[in-house]
Amino acid sequence: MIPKTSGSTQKSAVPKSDAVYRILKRAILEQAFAAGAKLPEDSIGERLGVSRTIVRQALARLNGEGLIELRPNKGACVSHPSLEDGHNIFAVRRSLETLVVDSLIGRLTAPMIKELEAHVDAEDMARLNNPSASIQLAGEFHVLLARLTQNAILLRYVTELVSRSSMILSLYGRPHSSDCAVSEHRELIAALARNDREGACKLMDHHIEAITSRALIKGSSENDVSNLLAAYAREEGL
Amino acid sequence: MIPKTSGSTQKSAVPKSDAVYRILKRAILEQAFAAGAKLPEDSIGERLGVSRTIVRQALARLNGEGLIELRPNKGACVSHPSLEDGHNIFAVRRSLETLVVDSLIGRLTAPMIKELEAHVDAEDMARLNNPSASIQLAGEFHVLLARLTQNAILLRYVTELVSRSSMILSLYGRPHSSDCAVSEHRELIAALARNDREGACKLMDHHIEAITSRALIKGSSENDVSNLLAAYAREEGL
DNA sequence: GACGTATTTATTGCATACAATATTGACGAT
DNA sequence: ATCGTCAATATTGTATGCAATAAATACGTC
Repeated sequence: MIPKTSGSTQKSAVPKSDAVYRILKRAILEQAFAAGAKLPEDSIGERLGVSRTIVRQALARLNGEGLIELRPNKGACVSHPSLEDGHNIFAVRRSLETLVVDSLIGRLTAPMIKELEAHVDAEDMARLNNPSASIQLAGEFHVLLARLTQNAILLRYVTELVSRSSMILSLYGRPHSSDCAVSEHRELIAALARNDREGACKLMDHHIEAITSRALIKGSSENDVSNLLAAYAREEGL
Repeated sequence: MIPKTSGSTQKSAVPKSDAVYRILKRAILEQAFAAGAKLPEDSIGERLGVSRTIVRQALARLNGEGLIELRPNKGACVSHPSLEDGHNIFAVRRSLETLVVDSLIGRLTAPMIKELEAHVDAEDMARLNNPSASIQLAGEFHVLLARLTQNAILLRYVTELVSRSSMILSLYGRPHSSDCAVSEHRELIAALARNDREGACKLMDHHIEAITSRALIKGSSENDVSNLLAAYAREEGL
């Protein structure tokens, strides 16, 4: 009566669209698709061996999370967030991640702290070896913090915001912009560990500010034109 | 060349699933369905004259917004948030709505203030005449504030949180709990109008606190049992 | 040769049909 | 009579087919 814990071809207890969703999400966040790229249902479905129905569901979900845009009768394309979107996203992050820290004060157990430190160690490790994994891990640190709050909706929002932040960074951030985050993460853990609410909140606040300014200093000139056009075009439905 | 602004049978430029989504959302928020009620695709589709495909899309979206729960192979049912969910939701609201107020300081034009005052007048009007519309309007005041920030993602989150708050209130709030909100709304507008950042933030903070405590004082005894069971059941996947 | 229009092609919107899973009810054994 | 098992029913998961809309191409006119 033990449920088959099969090997590779596990009978999925979860809908296929979840798998497609995850694949597409990873592909978008790793910039396998350029911003603005079209995402036709049938080519994706054909490639992944599922029907358009499934792809459609995955696309609808990605649309809900702001990773793609879905215009009626025109199909889906990878989001091309504007600089203004970037500022908005980071403003909300700042607010919510301060709440994360605030919620965590006085509730962090020793194993939780160990988990956080292990994660930052991994970030440190990847910093030199694997730069692309590095930015991924830096984002996941924030998601991990949010998870530790045990606040489901806070976790969902932070996760979504971190994803979208990474799109912003890839569009407007300067290269190597996430390197220096590791030390800030360590300081934050230290403040949390000593239940220093004021300090931890301030650190998080400055940390997000730092990420924001690293990313959005000015309208990194090359993208600015296309982005400006995109903004006008969107208003006209083009 | 004027696009047909037809009467009732307007050629919908928007997908049908949007209409179904809105209908179901309203029905849920107005408590036409009890919390936990099953939402079978067939019967809904049949009733609304659309196929299951459409209903499915609407349900997926509602699931993404936390208004329903969608368990694989088991179908959808109206969410039955726990008291803990309630506290989590209000905690996030408090954080984000403070950001709303903070973003609005120094950016409110005269027409905006007029719009806010008109809204609160409507709240006042409905307070005695139409109690059910009253709670609806009270929520929409917060959505309106969020919209005025021009921060799209902030608006989305606040909208979602207000919806979910209304579910929480209907489950755990005492009757007439939203009556006293109107005066608080007026004070808030006044503080915003005089660009009093400190005062406005504090007012919003206390306002959300007030809503929270009106709603969640304790596990309003009658629902407590069913809710407790629901919490355990959910852990077991039932 | 350039522009506007018609036709063709591609892609999305929707509904239906079939397969897989869960739920319900009936039946028989203890 | 109660429990467990099996069949019947209902509901969800997925794929496919047709209709509607948008995009691309070809054509004719100026």
